[in-house]
Amino acid sequence: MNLPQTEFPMKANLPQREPEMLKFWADIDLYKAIRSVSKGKPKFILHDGPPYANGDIHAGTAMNKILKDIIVKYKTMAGFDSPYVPGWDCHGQPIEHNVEKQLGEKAKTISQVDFRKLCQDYAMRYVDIQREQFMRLGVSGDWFDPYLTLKHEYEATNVKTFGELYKRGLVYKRRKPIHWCVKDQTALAEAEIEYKDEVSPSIYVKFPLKSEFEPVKTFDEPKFIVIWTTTPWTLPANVAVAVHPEADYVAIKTAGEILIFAEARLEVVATETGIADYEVVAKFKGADMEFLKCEHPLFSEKESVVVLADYVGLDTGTGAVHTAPGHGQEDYLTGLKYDLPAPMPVDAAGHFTKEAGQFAGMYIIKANKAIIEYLKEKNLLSYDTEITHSYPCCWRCKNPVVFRATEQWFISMDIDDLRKEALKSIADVRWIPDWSIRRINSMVEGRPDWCISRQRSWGVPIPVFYCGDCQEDVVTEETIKSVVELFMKDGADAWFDKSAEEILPQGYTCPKCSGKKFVKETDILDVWFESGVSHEGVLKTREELKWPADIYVEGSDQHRGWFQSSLMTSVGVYHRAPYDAVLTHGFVVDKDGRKMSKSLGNVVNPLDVIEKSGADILRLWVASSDYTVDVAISPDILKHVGDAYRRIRNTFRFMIGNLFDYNPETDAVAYDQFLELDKWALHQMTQLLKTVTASYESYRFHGMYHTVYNFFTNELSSLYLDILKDRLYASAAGSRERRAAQTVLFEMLQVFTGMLAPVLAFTCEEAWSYLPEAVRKTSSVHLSEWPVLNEDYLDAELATRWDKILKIRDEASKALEEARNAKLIGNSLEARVELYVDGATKELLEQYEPQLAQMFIVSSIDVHSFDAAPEDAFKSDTIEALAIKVFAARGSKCERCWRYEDTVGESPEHRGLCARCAGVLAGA
RNA sequence: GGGCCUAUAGCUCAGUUGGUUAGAGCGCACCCCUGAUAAGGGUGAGGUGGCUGGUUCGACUCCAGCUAGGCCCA
Repeated sequence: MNLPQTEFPMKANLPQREPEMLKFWADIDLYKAIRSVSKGKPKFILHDGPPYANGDIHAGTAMNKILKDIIVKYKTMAGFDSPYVPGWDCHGQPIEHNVEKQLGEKAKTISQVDFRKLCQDYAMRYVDIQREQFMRLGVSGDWFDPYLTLKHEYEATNVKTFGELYKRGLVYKRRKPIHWCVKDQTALAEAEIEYKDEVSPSIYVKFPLKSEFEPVKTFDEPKFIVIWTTTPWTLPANVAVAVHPEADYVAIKTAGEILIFAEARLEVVATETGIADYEVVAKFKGADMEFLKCEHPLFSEKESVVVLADYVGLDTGTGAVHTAPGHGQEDYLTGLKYDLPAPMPVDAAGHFTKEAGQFAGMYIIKANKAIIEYLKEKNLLSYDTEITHSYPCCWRCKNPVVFRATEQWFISMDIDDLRKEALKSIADVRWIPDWSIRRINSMVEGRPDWCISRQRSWGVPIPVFYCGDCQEDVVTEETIKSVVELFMKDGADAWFDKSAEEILPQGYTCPKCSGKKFVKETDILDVWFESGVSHEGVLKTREELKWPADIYVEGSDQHRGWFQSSLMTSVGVYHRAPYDAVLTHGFVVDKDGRKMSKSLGNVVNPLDVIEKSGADILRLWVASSDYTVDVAISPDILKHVGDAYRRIRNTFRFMIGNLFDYNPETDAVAYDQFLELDKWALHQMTQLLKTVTASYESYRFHGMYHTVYNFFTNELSSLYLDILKDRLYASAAGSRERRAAQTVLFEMLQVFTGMLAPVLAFTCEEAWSYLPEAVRKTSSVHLSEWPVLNEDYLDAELATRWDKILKIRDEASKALEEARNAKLIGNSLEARVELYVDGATKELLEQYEPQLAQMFIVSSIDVHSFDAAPEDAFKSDTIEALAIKVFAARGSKCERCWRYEDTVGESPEHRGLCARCAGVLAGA
């Protein structure tokens, strides 16, 4: 008997084995080895989007990197030189924030340069941590020479690109409101804001209507539009009153005046302002009021215009919203739409400036009272109380935060048609899945100008100088060049270290006024700008890469993020997208489709999965899921993946075990010497390889997974391999039929380890190492080439014939099951089967009659006419004119092959054996 | 509130341009085997196709609304 023998363990023990494999890859320097065998092949560049260097990886980042790795590994095997240079986003507010928290009180006294050093240490610490975690996933790449946004050359790239965009005229400066803490006198990011309950004034203010307004023109009484606000101190900056275009508004007549506000607020406003007697004298739409002019309630010489805005709500207030573009995000956007000024009468410390007239010098919160008093005096205040509401506060000092317009840098979307050009470039990119293009299109169409400045320390400075004399911005090719050179050499730190004169070329003078003194810009660039120039800083910079990239692969949130920032910087400078294709994936969610969160208790940590089950389980999970939508993960789902993994692993093990005595160089059997079933198997395998290759090519990995897995289950385990057992175990070791089976198994093992290597990176490597060394052309499966599709294995005619026979086999299984339930047989070898068929089917079966028993794994099969079928025979539901009758097998059980044979006992030397087995032993 | 997307058996997925009893594998149940053995084989039971309307001779497939969920805005 030739039973399988192998050291390939059934139990994967991936948590222990994978690290050994990683060590092996490190020992042979797999990444470099791949580069050297790929040299000269066409390039396929997947450009990595840089994760943020903060915290551990999570299921989302793990999935992202695994997807990328599957693509890169596939492309590499498929004949491309596909270097993968991972990157990290190292600057930005979260790191700065964390460092600041760690510093505590010391944060206030530390120098900017020292602070930046701490931020760098922080970022590098997490680069190290994440690098190790990503590598542990089996992702191969240039891990020890990644791109980092904090590297000198990379920092210089930002300056270079900024210079190009500036030169094209796309960069400009404008006021925009940002969160501002007047106590700490600093800008705050969204994440630095905490919401607390605060008590604020709640007032209705009457804006005297100056324009003639048709619906109320017959009335002589003074007319007012009534607004509601909880921040009286923002009134000095008022320039408009916003109303909802579709909402109904009313004019009411009361006590010698006409008041205008939303109909829906009539009762509440009347009650709160104590108006008992009134009459609705007119009704109209908000849209009717557009462009009406009001007198500014505080400064009678100024005007406030009525504008339309969809965000105006009717649940609170009056349906008429006080609008100060300098003090609010929505107000700001409305201001842009109507081209309104954005006065900012509040200084950095929260005091009114001269612009605020009689309130100049007052601290804004205290000014509330003065403003209310003033309004009362002018009889423009109709309600005055207090309200407790949730209000944004500074994370550091806990004081209320204000919106305050400050000068910011922008990239214009419409100067020189950047937006149009971007939209045109989008059309030239392949977006996967195809709805992705709709999303990016609508976002680019609708996005406002890109605000690229931040009032921060940890980042790349905006390379602008201001002339000390004429105050003009100075950005020229010369200044850009000097900053680029400086950053290349000393990094962006030098900006904070050196004076403007030290940075600029010696004797540099202002192009406008020839001034010699300069001041540096203190703002830094938005980190999205930084990552957005990676195509320049990485693709164009590194020799092994190319520009544009073949593909970018990120989560769908990057339509607003990296896909777009990369597009804009690329279109802005090179007039085309930096990628030929963009593939997006969904987010990782729990089994119910909910986002993972601590409070829901549904977080799956990839590091735990690796530790418990192994990275290949995670990789298989990624491959099994349809990433175009959100991807679910849960302990239960991972358990199912684990089950599937074991099936694949055991199939490998079975193949390996049965090849223990097979030497491909001497034992291989030629195709024409194969049994027909072997040819059928190779045909099926070849078809599978076609399908699988097509799936990889179209990035449909889950389709690939299901196809392969079904093949393992249906074609292999339950069919081909099951039938093969008799041949492998009982035939003479060197017999043609056994060697033929081994030849097929060997071929299959190579094909399957190859086609699954991009996914099961560790397990396929492990299985690969069990191939006979003589045929292993490469030390690692990841150095091998994509399995060759052998057209000679295709035989459609033979496949059709055998598919018919195998369908009958399925029916026989049902008949056997009935016999088993009737206790007639146990093992199918205990059965003798009679098939009753007609016509072409009969001819077919008769042609193969001697082989059928082996194919059906029973002891014997006879074919008869359908007419001869006994009454109680099994009748097929699916195949016409097919009846099957199962009997207990004749003869005795062969001790060796377990088949029931009349010939058992015939051989005097081997009393317990059938003729075949006796013959095998006699020959041995 | 807006844009894009998703909703088919317990799980992961298929379902060609609307057309006969909606498929696969896993899991589950039961059975067999004990020479892939913490394996392997067989049979079988599981679906109001998120919900509600509409178009149509006919819809899982088209349309509208709703619900739940995701990403991004506001």
